[in-house]
Amino acid sequence: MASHKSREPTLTEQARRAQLIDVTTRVIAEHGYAGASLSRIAGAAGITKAAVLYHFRSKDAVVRAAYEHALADLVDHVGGAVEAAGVEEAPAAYVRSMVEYLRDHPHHTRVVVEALSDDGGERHPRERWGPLADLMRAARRARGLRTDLDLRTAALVVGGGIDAIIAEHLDHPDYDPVAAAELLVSMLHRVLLSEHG
Amino acid sequence: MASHKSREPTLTEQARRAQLIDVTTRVIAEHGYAGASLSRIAGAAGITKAAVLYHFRSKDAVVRAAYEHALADLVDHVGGAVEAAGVEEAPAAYVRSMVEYLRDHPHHTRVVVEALSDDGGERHPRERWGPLADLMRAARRARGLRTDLDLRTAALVVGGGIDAIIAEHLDHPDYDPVAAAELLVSMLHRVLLSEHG
DNA sequence: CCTTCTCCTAACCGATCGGTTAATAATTTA
DNA sequence: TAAATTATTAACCGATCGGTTAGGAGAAGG
Repeated sequence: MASHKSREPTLTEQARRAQLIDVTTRVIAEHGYAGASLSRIAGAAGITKAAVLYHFRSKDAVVRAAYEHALADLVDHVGGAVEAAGVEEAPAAYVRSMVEYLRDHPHHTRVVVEALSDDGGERHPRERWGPLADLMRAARRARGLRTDLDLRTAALVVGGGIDAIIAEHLDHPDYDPVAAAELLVSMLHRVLLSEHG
Repeated sequence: MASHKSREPTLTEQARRAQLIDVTTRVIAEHGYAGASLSRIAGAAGITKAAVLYHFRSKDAVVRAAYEHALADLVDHVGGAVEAAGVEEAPAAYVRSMVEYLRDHPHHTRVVVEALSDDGGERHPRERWGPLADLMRAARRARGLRTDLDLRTAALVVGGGIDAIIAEHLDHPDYDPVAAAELLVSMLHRVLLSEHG
């Protein structure tokens, strides 16, 4: 058997898994989650279904691996940008870096967003914009402003704006998502600086 | 044959179609577009697949009918609210009425949003928030403000906020979408009144 | 009563789905 | 080189998909 016995993974094993994650990401980007069948993934990789299932124990495992790979990349990028920015500018950095990342990695985009929306159906409904809300709360605190404003909703709205900008960019490639993100950031700052919270 | 020959529809014909549109809406709300199979729809309606296809020429036609029914309802509601409001308040009325409608018709919600996102794949990518952008432009004009602001993006962000609020309400039923809409409206107003456009 | 038309079911169709199995290339390892 | 292990294929499995077909209830109307 393959990596079943907790053996160290072979070279070809690693290569195949990486390749399969890559082609699966592309297939999902092109045909959506629903259109990402096992045979389509196998065909795109130039092997048979059985070979795919030799390296992953189920189709779902392949898709999940592709999703986690893309998500890890995104989290890494956004996380880096947020850390590099000061506390007060962290929310803006979050918005900008996320939009930039998804503009630069159109493949990853669909995997991530469809995984978060379709979600398989029974996943834990993680607070998707919770981290952004936390950054916003910290930024307001650093500015000496009250934090009893409804930041959950504010983060939700900003997050929805990010999604919308990305979606627009996806089917209108000439639409500039970074320029749009700047407008969103300006709206974000107005919320962030408002006194009436 | 059935209503093939442009005959006036029978009573049972009308009733069945209405029932099928209704159960299809519910099935989609419960299982999503992907899970809305012909046999599931038929089963939920208490008849066989063939009977469904007797009243609709394809599964796609049933789904489309359900979608158009829900959309017409929503457009009617939002359109009425927008007309009732003055030009300057129309954008806010748009936001409020849409959130209210989707809160009050949770079934319709998923049909509409999934149809707009999944979209079947080849539909004309209609400007989803174009009408809102128009309302915002008119509101600014009525206030004597410049309209060269990027209202496409502004409407996009507000629209994304609406989606996000609805989505949050869908899997956290105790989250109050109308209160959230008020925060969104206040953000909208700040954009609407800003001079720097 | 007998025909006609509406409405529906049971059975079937080919295609595709995710996944399994047995046999066999290909590559390491002894 | 021979044995063992890794990697892959072709064929098959049962389930489900959307859709078709032949026929039979059941009411409507002559």
